[in-house]
Amino acid sequence: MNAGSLFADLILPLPLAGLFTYSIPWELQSKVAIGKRVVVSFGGKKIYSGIVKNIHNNPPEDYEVKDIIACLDETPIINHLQFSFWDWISDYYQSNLGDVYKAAIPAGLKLESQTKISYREDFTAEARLSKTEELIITVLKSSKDVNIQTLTQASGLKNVLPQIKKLLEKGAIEVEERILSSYKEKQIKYVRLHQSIKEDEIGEKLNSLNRAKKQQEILFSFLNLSKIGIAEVPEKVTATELLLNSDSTSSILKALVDKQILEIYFESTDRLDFSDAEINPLKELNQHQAQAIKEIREGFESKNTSLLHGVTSSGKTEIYIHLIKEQIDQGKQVLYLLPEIALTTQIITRLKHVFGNKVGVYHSKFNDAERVEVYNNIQQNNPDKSYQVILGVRSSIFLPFSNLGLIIIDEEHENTYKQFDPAPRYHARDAALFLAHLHKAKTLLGTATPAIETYANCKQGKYALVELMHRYQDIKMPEILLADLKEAKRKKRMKSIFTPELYEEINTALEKKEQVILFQNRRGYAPYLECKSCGWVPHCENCSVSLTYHQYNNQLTCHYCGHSTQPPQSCMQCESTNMVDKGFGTEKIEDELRIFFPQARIARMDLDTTRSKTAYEKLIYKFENHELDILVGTQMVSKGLDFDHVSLVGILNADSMLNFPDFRAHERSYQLMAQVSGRAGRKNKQGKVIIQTHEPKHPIIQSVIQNDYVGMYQTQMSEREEFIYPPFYRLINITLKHKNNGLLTQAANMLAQSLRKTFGIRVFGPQAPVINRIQNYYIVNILLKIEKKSSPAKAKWILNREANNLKAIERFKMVMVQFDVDPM
DNA sequence: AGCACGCCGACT
DNA sequence: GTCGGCGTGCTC
Repeated sequence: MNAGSLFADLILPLPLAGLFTYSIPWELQSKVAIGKRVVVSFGGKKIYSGIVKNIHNNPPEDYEVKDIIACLDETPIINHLQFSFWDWISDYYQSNLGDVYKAAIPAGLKLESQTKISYREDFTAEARLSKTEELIITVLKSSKDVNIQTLTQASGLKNVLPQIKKLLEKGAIEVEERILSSYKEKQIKYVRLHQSIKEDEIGEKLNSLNRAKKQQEILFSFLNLSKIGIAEVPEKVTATELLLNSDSTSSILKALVDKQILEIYFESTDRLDFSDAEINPLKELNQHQAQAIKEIREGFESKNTSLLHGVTSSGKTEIYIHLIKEQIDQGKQVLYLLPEIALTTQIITRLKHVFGNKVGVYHSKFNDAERVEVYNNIQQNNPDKSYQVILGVRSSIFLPFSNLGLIIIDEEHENTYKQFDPAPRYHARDAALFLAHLHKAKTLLGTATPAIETYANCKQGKYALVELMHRYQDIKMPEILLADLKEAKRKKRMKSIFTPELYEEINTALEKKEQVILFQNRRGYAPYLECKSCGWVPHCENCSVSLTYHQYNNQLTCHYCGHSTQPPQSCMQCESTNMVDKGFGTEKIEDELRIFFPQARIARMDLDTTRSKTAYEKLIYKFENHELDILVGTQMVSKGLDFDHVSLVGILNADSMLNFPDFRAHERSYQLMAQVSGRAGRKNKQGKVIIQTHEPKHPIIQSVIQNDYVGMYQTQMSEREEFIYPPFYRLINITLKHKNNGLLTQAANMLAQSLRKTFGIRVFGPQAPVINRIQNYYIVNILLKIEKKSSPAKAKWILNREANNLKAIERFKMVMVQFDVDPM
């Protein structure tokens, strides 16, 4: 290292462009290094942990540098591959490095200070304090560890900051910035014999407890559990298992501790389970799977990416497992991406059977401490303890891999891989392809219904294509039948929301003790309420959407901002009390089912019923164990779950998906219907699918019936080409937001005009989206379609220039402009 | 994102 | 006159 002043450029966890330079004080020069976290103060008083991106000796000229306060890490927590990856994400998706940092690192590793306020005992008032000041003092005197938020709450004041400032000047209070490390190692409470007791004294001690039966029992259990005197090395006994085993309480245990017979000690532990799962050999592949794996390997010889296009239930997971095994044997890491947590449950069990504790899981329902532990585990890259396979969702692409050999992206077509809010708006599938490139690893995409873009890449020879068209154990593809809603309604044969066809089939299935899955792409009870006299519909007061009626809590809820209100007793416009619900969601289906099939055991699976960590697993478990007859759900039921006893799948309304105003609506409908149909079918019997629709002749529905992916692909491709959409063109969506709609329109028109100078007819809009106001901000979109072969970097450069020009105009300064590259 | 500063209307 | 609203600008 050079003599003289050293400076470090930091990434701070803030939505700000650029890096921030700090000086490295002499005593930290040996510790601070690229990839480590350092503590700095930023702005007035706030303290953050930044990541050192680079170190240099060019003193900044335009401002005064601050010192780095401390260095947090012994070894870097970000490796050079991650830095390259972050740079790529930031550049490609046009987001700040700070935003990438925020998305990439678990919160427990991002320290942020909190202001602690306390009353000064030695304070004597020179002048009278105002009422609000007195109020604050009272709150401070009555509690300790007060921060701004708790003070605001306790005092009921809107803005406490000016008051704090005044009290600070008067010397009545003091404030302190304290950094909170949210992550703590988990401590486990163990029990052992008190140090003073020798093994041969135990019998004596037991006798001494003759008059304290409960205590004696605990000691007995302890001796049993610890195997003292029997085993060479006694077993560790946790307090929890001891109490459970002896059926007693902690107060009885405490009595023994007080008598100095037992003692309590703590050991920190990983929250993660390293217990040895039973390791089973690989299952042998059937001939179709074996052929597929052979083709995948051949594909990888010449290409870095392969698509495994395998019909539902074709046994793709088993193929993945074989490929993972090969990588682990070579000492490489594997990342196995899934679109959502929901799917991990079934697959984690299968992976653990083969790879035991080499498998790690990472998803958003983990608490923060668990996420920190997974992160650290991979970062340490310890051959005995570190995970070799990570099963994770979107955000696991940011884990500190050092040696990836293979990335598997299961259900590759799923749009949950695209992050929308907050920035960075990355697509995990596309980002993973770059990640693989950085690691010189291979990528395997797997799905029964490839994204049009992905299939097009195969057809162009960029990816290898492997087809697996046989279902596992030769289960037949389900028989798909249509039920014409129009006709049933005209003939008045509908039973509520069920066509006679669907109704009959549900009945038959129930009689045969078979299971049914019903799918509706809409949660809640009814999409909206409507006044029968005047047509008034309740809307969200912050957003421009109608409110969805939820019956379970009798609330009208906005699915955009979460705002909830009581449904109005009468129409707010004409005061009629004749409010009716329109359309139907999963909740209403569940209700109707209970009326028509009172004997059936019914459950609903959607966002509302699976909020807790285990709710989803419990539902799946119940359904698998045949404790349920009918499962009603949203897209959740379409995703990769394999059940053995489902003979019937019903799609209640195919039209709502097909008519969605988006260029991907048809592709998406095909994928949903094909995926949910795939849930039907069992070992010895062909499954049945009933699609209720007003348009039985719709080409997408016809493709679903004929299981004709390629036909659907070709139609879509010609439409995409004609209407200039991906994969022929690259999309960038520009969103402008402002509270004043008029100003917003002016700004958007101006930006669109200036973009047209360069991009001409490739600029579409500005157009207000269907929902043109969210949380009091009006929204407009401008869509840019760029030719695939032109340089995206140059387009983005021009885009930024024009956006900056717009912001340079005084009255448009406050207009928010954000980009979404490859929007979904 | 926070947070400070400064300007303005509307209350004791 | 002060309190609290919000628009604006800055942070190495």
